Amino acid sequence: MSHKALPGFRDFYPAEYAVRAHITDTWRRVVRRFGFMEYDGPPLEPLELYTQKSGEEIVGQLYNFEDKGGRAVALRPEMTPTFARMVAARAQALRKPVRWFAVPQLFRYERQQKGRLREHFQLNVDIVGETDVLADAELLSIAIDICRALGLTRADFFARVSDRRLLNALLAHLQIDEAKWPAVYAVLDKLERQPREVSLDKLREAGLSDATCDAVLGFGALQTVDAIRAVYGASAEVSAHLDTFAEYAAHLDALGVGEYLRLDLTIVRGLAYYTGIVFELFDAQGEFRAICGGGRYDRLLLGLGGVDLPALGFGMGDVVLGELLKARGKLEAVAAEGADVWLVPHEGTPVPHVLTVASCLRGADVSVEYVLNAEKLRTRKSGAQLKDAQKAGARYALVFRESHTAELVPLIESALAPADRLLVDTSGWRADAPDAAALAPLLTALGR
RNA sequence: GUGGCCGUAGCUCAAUCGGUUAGAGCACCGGAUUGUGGUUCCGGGGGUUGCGGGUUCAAUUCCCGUCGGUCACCCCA
Repeated sequence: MSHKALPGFRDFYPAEYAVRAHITDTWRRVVRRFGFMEYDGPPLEPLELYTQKSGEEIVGQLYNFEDKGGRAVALRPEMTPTFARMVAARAQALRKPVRWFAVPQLFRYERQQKGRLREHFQLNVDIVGETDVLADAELLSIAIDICRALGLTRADFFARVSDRRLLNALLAHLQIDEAKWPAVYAVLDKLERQPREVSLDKLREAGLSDATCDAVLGFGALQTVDAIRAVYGASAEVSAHLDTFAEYAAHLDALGVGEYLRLDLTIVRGLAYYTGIVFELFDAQGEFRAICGGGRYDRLLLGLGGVDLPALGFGMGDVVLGELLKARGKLEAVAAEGADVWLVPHEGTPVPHVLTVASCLRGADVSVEYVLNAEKLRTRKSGAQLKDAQKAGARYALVFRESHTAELVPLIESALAPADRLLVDTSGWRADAPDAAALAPLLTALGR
């Protein structure tokens, strides 16, 4: 084979597409429960949209090129700049808070590895125009609800949550110079993944005293509001942010997802733009990358769109999530669906009549299939045609007994069998004049 | 971009120390059988061993390059 998909890109055969649809359908279903509305933007954007805030370095990670009109363009690597532009353009007119979501396909030019391809689908959920911590709680509960709707439980995943303002207050309380914060963030972000000595060296390199280094390295062990208060409660600022966090936790409890919450000061989420509560969802066994991540970014819209509105949001990709669902056996029932009904003619059934019946059923929104070869349709034994139907995954077969009388036969377990043998007289059916009354018993049996 | 490991039917794998027409299961196609289907049986198609070069009488096997995969680093929307 000379033509394969490009590195990091996927061909979705029906079996894989069924998994993708299962995930994206669940995203949409759950997010709508929270009253969010779907939007979308162009997959191709001006390169400048991404370089103006992130700098030229980001170009190395983008799929970018010059179009025939000489414009520098890029396939979107993230949705936020597009979202910011759209919100900013109508900021005055939009009813606040804005509660929107999107399911864009995103692209990045990077060497692929586990959980990271060059293309993926990512749910983006954002709220604009609300500073209250209830909005933060609502946002996290959406992400958790999605995982639960996909069959995952507390034994499978949990949320690690931190707060940038709390962290900043802690660093200020430790009298760490603000210029050193980024370096400290970087160390915290990797606290779990790199040896303590390496973290210590990096903190010393940044110019922190030994006592301060110890304090920072101890952040990972502070996993409750009370634990932090016991050590740093003397700082009024720290104390105030802890109160906010406690309120956040109480909201999550009331929303029924409190058990998933774990305070974790090592969650940093990149080094830029987040300004408040930040979170990431992880699988409980620690095998995979973060399932999703997000938080509050109150100043981002000002920078990207020129509009000063508080905002928060998260992104959840299909790749890691899919890997986790597969590993936990949550995709076994997910498969491409066959037709609702497969028509199996009797020896005396005229082929045109089979087609007419198919047309009438399709007119009633029932998917119908049959052997797509007139000669075989007429001559192939009905037993063999039933086998064809079974192999194709059809839910029911409509097997003709005589030329114009057929019986509905369930083929798969989930297809409910009619109470009795359902015999249908199709002699009066006309493709150009559907008879609703004649179809009714059949549709009822099919669950329509 | 840097480094490690790996490339044999659609998939999972086999092929002695380098040795003759590269095999099997699943899947697919055809047929038989099963009183109208999930069973069973018979048969069939499908591989330039990723690609290119080298060593050798002989390369799936050894060497180099390249492409692809994978893992880690980097980065993380």
